[in-house]
Amino acid sequence: MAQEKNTEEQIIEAARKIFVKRGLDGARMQDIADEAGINKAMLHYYYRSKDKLFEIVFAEAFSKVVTPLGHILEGSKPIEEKIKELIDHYITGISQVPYLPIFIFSEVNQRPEIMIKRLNSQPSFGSVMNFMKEVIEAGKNGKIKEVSPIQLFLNIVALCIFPFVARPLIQGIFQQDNIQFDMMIEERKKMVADVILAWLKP
Amino acid sequence: MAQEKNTEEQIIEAARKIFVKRGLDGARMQDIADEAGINKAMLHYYYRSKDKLFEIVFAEAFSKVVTPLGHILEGSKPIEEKIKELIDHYITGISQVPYLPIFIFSEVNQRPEIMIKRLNSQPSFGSVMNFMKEVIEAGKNGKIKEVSPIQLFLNIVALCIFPFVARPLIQGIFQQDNIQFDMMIEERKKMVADVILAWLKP
DNA sequence: CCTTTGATTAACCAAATGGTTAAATCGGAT
DNA sequence: ATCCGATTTAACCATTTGGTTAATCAAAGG
Repeated sequence: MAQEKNTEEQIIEAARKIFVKRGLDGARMQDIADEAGINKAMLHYYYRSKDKLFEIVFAEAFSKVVTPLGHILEGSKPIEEKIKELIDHYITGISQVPYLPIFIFSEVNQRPEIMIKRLNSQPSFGSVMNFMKEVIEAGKNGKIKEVSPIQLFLNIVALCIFPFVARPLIQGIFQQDNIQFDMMIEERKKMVADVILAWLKP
Repeated sequence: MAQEKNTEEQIIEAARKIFVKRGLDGARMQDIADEAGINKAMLHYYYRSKDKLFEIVFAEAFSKVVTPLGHILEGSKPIEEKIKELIDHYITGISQVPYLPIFIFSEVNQRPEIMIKRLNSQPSFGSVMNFMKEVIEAGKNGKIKEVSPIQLFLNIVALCIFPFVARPLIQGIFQQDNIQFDMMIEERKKMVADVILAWLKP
């Protein structure tokens, strides 16, 4: 199945695939071993326990989904530009790993504790706070409507991520195949910015 | 724990609590029995198997979250009114069962098949299709901007539901306690309508 | 060629888990 | 009081599952 790479990485790849698909509780160590094409004992030889292995996979996934939000462009571009770029980049980024958001939300929901330390060790949120100050200031200056920066942030993330979280339902309700779904996502890169900016018009 | 009601309902309540919290894979029949204050064999006596029990709990949850979307107000009110009411009613409704959305999405994601027959036997989506025609017509008449009705629908649902799906993360990032979170949700009833209607302004 | 050392495997183990069963208990009808 | 069906329980069972162990393999170094 997997080719002749070093075993550690083979295992992580297999674990990622199985954990993301089935969740911590649903994943079987045997399935991970099969996916990696190795003996089950190797998993413990390299990573001690199921929990340790999951921890690594989850940390990586969390980082991929949450960290980009902490990287809101600094610089001095006008706030509308920043929002446009954030939305475009974020949707593009999530499109590369479309199954991670629901995986994250689901696991965090069942075990909120696994996220707490990770948030503390996530220094990149300084720039989010910075972005929020900008929002407030731009509101006072009349450049945009005065809105709660948290609600603005939430709205952006909701519009970007939700389609991936609800993907099977959406495709079921609207009878979309994967190509149609991807086209719809592509359309959203511009549309979500339209929605947000129309709302922010002073 | 649970009082002297009839056993069937006691079991369903307990099963609901455990399944929604831990998911199908994470839930233990023994935990459900303990929660209901009865012997584990009773679960099988009344509901045969874990899967059968889960099926009932899931169907009910699915109905609570998805069906209201099919009940988009008919009548002849202007489309803006309908949108406002849908948003207000839907956020209010989900607030009563805030843990159901992530439960639904998570389980549907792991087992898409459990949703398919349920969608077919969900006739109430006729009114959604009707609503979509209205959107198109209102667009052509210049009453609102011309937008994809699917994207409109998605945006509304995303803005209403996402906060509940991402709740632990949101509270972690923004250091919100439950009261602040609830206040934020309350604020959104009006705000989400503002966002959507600003976007739809012709 | 032999030894050493890390990598790999088959076999095994104990605990957990969904499910079953046979006996006991309860409650109403006769 | 007794019978009878429905309900409830304790004990049990087979399978699954995460994890361990002792033996084997293979490559490097001497």
